[in-house]
Amino acid sequence: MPRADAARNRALLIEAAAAELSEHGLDVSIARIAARAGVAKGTVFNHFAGKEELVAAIFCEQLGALAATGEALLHHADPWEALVRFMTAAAELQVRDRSFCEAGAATSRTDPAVRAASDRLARAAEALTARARDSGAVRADVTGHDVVLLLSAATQIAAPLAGSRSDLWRRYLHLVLDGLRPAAAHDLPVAPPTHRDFTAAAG
Amino acid sequence: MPRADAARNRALLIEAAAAELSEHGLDVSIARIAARAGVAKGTVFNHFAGKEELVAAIFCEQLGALAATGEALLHHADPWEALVRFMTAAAELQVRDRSFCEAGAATSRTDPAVRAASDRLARAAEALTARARDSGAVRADVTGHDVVLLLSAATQIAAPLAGSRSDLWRRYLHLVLDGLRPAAAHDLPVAPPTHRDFTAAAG
DNA sequence: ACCTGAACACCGTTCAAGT
DNA sequence: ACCTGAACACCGTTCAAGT
Repeated sequence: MPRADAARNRALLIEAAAAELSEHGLDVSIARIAARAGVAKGTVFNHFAGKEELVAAIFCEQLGALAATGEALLHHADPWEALVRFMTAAAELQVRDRSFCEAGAATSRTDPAVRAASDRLARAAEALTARARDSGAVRADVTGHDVVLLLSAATQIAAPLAGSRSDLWRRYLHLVLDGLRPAAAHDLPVAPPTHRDFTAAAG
Repeated sequence: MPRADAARNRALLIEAAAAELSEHGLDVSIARIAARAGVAKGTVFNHFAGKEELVAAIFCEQLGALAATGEALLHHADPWEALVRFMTAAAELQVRDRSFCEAGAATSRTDPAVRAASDRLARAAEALTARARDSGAVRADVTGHDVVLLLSAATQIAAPLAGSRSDLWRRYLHLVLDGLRPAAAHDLPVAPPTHRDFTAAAG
């Protein structure tokens, strides 16, 4: 069992890291996080193997929260509206937290905790997508894995103008959503990603 | 007028930087670029104010090449096909060059050379979009500025799986293109970006 | 006028010394 | 068992000394 001060320092570090990462993104320094937590720089490496593992810990929490939002939306009456709210929640999380997008690209998929959280999110996305597809609101050739990848589309498209037009992601979320509707569906040139593709992506 | 060895070193640096950036992305070290060019580290700072300006120089060349592609496609018979080829060319450039996406986000928009190249690209995109819109192939509420922002959408959506599925961006390019068609068009919640938004985005 | 390489301030990470 | 801060190898950048 952990020593009392160690458990406290770990909690302080996670809290400080979450705050600094959301404000300044992935390139915030370890020194800054340690200072905010009130511990020495070296203490960070007593609790986490390196910066990447610390970032992964925060990233997991956010993935879990987003998955929970998706699971709750499965009980929403309108399958299309449920999917829209799920993707909106993901975009709002990314606007709120600068590091979330960056972590999704940078964090290692070999980390078991990240994989577990990703899988849970994928299951929620697949269930929401299946419901919307079966109801005819979403085109037949789109999968839950597609939706997972599309979660960061709107904010990334709008990112270059995020400084001057902070709400622009809403425009591109709706443009992407229109692409998911059956009305304009044309054949897609390559197969959807599989679970295997996600686990095999070394990065 | 520049000294002979200075002009030669500048050319060598740009060539080395372009190669290293396309292979390793923005986080390649100045030391590595200088070594590849066969000059001392300090020489880089005789020709460029810093790493950002060196990256901007490479970025400008690529923006110019893409703009030229767009201008040539204005003479294509089919307006929709011209737009598709323009967006495909942009995606292929991003797959070929790891640094291009990153530079678009990181490079300062205050640099006059970057601004000039961006404006040229924006004009080409606007002309291609107007033609496709007037022909009825593209929905009425989409602008050339939208298309500029959408140029990196497909590759960024597919980025997490680029290692295992290098052609996946084609799927999302077509999904985004389906969103641009009039058939599935629903009202977009916020106004398109303006030229002012692009110049005001401080980064 | 330009090139060079030592020097500086930073970063993430390691580790011997403490408690 | 954990915390600490000095030390290390890196990075981008500066600049005095050369030619």
